[in-house]
Amino acid sequence: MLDIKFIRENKDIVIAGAKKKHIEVDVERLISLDDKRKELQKIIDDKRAEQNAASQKIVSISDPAEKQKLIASMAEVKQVMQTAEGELETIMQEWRALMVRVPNVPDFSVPEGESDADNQEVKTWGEIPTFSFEPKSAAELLAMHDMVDTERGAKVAGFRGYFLKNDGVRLVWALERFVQDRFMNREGFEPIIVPSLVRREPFVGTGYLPQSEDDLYKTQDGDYLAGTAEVAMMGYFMDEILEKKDLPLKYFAFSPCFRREAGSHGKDEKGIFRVHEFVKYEQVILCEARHDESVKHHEELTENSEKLLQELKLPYHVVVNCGGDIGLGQVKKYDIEAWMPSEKRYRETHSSSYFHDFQTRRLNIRYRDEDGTVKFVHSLNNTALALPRILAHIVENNQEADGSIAVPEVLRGYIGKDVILHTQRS
RNA sequence: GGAAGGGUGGCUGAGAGGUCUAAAGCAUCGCACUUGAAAUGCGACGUGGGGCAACCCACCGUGGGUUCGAAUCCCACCCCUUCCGCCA
Repeated sequence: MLDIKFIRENKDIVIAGAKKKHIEVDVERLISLDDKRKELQKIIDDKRAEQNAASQKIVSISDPAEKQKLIASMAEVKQVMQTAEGELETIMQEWRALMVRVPNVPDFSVPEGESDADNQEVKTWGEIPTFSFEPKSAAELLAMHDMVDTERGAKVAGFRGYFLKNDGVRLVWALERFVQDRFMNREGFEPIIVPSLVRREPFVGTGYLPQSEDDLYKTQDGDYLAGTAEVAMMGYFMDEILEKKDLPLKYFAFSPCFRREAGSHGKDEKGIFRVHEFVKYEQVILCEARHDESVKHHEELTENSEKLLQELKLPYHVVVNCGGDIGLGQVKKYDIEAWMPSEKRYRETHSSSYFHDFQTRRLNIRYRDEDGTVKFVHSLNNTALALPRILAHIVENNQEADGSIAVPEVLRGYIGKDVILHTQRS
């Protein structure tokens, strides 16, 4: 959520920002509602002041007749106030509905565009592998090695269900220990395991609700299953005032993740690339409210993930997402996408965003500055590692002509072998 | 799921229709005393909104209600704690 004052003072910037993100919201309407809001609030404040003054007086009047007279006159004040309050409530309903739909203003460096097709490549790393044979898809390779069973997955868990098996599990567990080792103690990140079953407020606070209800699983108790640890991690500090000396706060957060993938039928139907249920290690940073701090940490978060891909020797590129492909709250977003040989294109492994105070304003997470003023902190997040998705990139990029898969060097110590042989099964 | 007890400022906690503009203590900050620190004394000390300002308004879990007036009474809900039940 943006500050209404900011919206009023920077109307044109806000409108242009919404347009860049391809989000429809009537900012003019919001401002005229806000004018009305201020007007009614003034009336109510004045009447209440009158009432407060009379209240004091009533106590001190000893003559019963005079006292009754004043009390009776206050009944009229009450009437006026109730009418104004009723009007205000009506206006506020629409005001609030509009406020939560006003998007954060994207950074100047965010390119124009409608969809992920318009994202701009800002960096590439690694050499795209060449094969003397037609590379198999991850789905084929994983099935071939009995690393994943999607047929029984569907039987048991429904569409996009899966069982991970054998070397599929070994690789996932190796990757978990690999990423844990990289983040534990080394980069100033505090490890934390967060809930996936989360109440509504943190979803609204992080900007997932109210507009993405369809993307979330909901329980009969009114809770939701989070699609990322970001939701609970940000909720952790809801309604708190932090100390500046404690900033930046950096977290290496783990959680199971659940996504309905509504509207993505037909996409990535095979394999384990797009599933309803997975696990993810997520980086979250809360820092002081300065643009340059946010930018600095955003680059840091992105680099952290790049290093992992470099160690895994997966060729990747970084794209800066265009206006139409970033969410309501984000100022800027990089997607990191690793090469997928069977598709001859890069596919997303990481998503790195910063929000300024968009999330923390909704969540009411603040800190006290040196001069004693209270400010909303800035928030950022990026994937550390999402599993099992990256298995797809690993098996495809490391496949041999006979279907064997070379284990990335950094994982060999964890998994205890150098290669997953096609012939190993009888 | 059953029963009981609770939710008040950064923390502890008083407060039971009007003087609550929320006691007191702790913590924090400033000053004094001190070689320095501790201790002590004095003072400051919540958040948000409106106003050039004096000042005004709101906020005691949330939302309604009663009343001229609600932290206080009524209703609903949310959350927490303890015990029982269930359970990895």
